[in-house]
Formats: sequence, C-alpha cells, structure tokens
Amino acid sequence: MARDKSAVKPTEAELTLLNILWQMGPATVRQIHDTVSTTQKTGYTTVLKILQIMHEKALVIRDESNRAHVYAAANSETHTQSSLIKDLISKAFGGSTSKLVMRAIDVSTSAEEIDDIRQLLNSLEK
Amino acid sequence: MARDKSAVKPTEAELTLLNILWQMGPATVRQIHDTVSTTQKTGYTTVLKILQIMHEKALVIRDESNRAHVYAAANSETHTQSSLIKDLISKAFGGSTSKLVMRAIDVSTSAEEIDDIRQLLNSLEK
DNA sequence: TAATGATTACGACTACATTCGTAATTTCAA
DNA sequence: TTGAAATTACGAATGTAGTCGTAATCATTA
Repeated sequence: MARDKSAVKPTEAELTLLNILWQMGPATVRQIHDTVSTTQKTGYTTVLKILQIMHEKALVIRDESNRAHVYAAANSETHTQSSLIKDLISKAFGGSTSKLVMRAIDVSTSAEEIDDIRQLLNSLEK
Repeated sequence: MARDKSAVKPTEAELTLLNILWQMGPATVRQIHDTVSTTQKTGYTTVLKILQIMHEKALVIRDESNRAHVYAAANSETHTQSSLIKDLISKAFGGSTSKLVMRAIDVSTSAEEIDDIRQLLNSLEK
C-alpha cells in the first residue's frame, strides 16, 4: 500500500534541506550543499543522497532536463508545518491544540514574541 | 560527553509509554503493557525493553526494591511538552514561537478549541 | 523442596537514517 | 577527440528504533 503523501514526515536532515529549499526556491545539489555547508560540515554526496531519498518519498520534485538536476520542495512550508504540528498535538498534547498553544506561550521568552502572539489573537477577535 | 538531560528527546514509542506513566503514575511493566495493549498489539518484552532503554537514557526512574520493578516518568509532562515544542520551533519555524502559534490556530478545527485559545489570550491581557 | 508461573536480562533481527567513498556518466574546453 | 571536471548512481558502513524469542532469575505454593 502506497503511503499517503501527507503521512510522510520528513526526518531531521530532510527538514534541514527543505528549509533551504523554501528559502532559496528550486536549486541544484551544488547550491544546496553550498548553503548547508555554511552551518554544517556535510559531504556533497550526503546531501545528494538525502535529496534522492526525498525524491523517492515524494518530499521533493526534481527537474532532470539539465545535467545538474534541480530540486524543489514538493509541499509548501505552511503545509509541512501544519502536518508537523498536528503530529505533535496528537502525540504529546492529547489532541488538544489549545494545550499546545498554552505551552508555546509559556515557552516564549522575548517580549516581542508575546506581543506578536497578542496581536495574532486580537486579529482573531473580529 | 554525557548528554544533557533536557537534550534527550523521547522517540515515538517512548512517548507512548510516557503518556501512560503520566496518566497512571508509577507502574509496573505488567500494568503498562496491559494499558498499551488496549490500543496497540505490542509484546510484553517489547514494552520491557523500551522501558529499560528509557531508564538508560534517564527518561524514567525505576524502583527495584520489589520483584517487579516500578517505573515512573523522570520528567513532568509539562517539561517534556516544552522541550518538544522548543525543538519543533527551532527546526520548523525558524525559532519563532508566534509563527508556530499562528499555524496551530489555523489548524484548530473545532469551535471549542478556538474558544479555549481565545480565553487563553484574554488571560494574557491583564 | 521442587515445580510452576511471573519477571528481568540478553541478544538477535529488521528497518530506517545518516554518512560517505568509489564508480559511472556527462559536459566542455583544449 | 580526448581528457579533466562536475555530476549522478550505487552500495557499504554505522548507529538508532522497534520488535520479540529465549534464557536466566526469582517467588510462591503444592
């Protein structure tokens, strides 16, 4: 049975690459590796391999028309964030979104964060 | 270098058992297995093994004074929730709590959830 | 005391994640 | 056209998660 697309949860390394793709837009392995190298020491073929696996899992799409394949995230950042958050809510918050929000709020340290959240809530009040 | 206690992120199976321990309080392997069996078909020794690994990782504490060891969660549910949420914020939300809260809100389907969250925000307004 | 039943300990096996070396392939320039 | 550089493909090695069978240990009772 083929796995439902939304059921594929990216691993940690995969999420790192997705973040780069969301940031840069479609990119070659070379470009992705250059970017990831600024913060981590990861080999070129490691990045390549992970992208190939992500392609099998349909986490990325790939344009093979040129010598250097161009990879792009298959799902939007928003979509992925939602699926990760739903996963966490169901596994660690008994399915209660408000419990997660409560916890998120008391984890916020900076005043700006709290202010942002307050504004968010105000905009809900319309 | 010994791993910082708060750096230990429970795996999925481990989180399942932690949820049971938070619910039931300290319990034997037999009790935990009985509970987990109501929703999953997991062997007794599987549960035992995972608890032993969790003990090595210091995710649980263990009372060995009796024949049947009694296990208990080493950290509170709140503490663990906070650490999981911080992890998710840093890996999928660019470190922004308000982005996560925003996403959590538009993932809430039920009216009660939204109401709960609104009340939560109101109580912040004092 | 000895057998039975329950529990823990141990180790093996599968699957997946991560890493990277090496081979094969392709492109471009000399 | 051939060789160097870049890229993809392949596969191996390591580590962790999850699963469970079997052996060893312990306690109770017949």
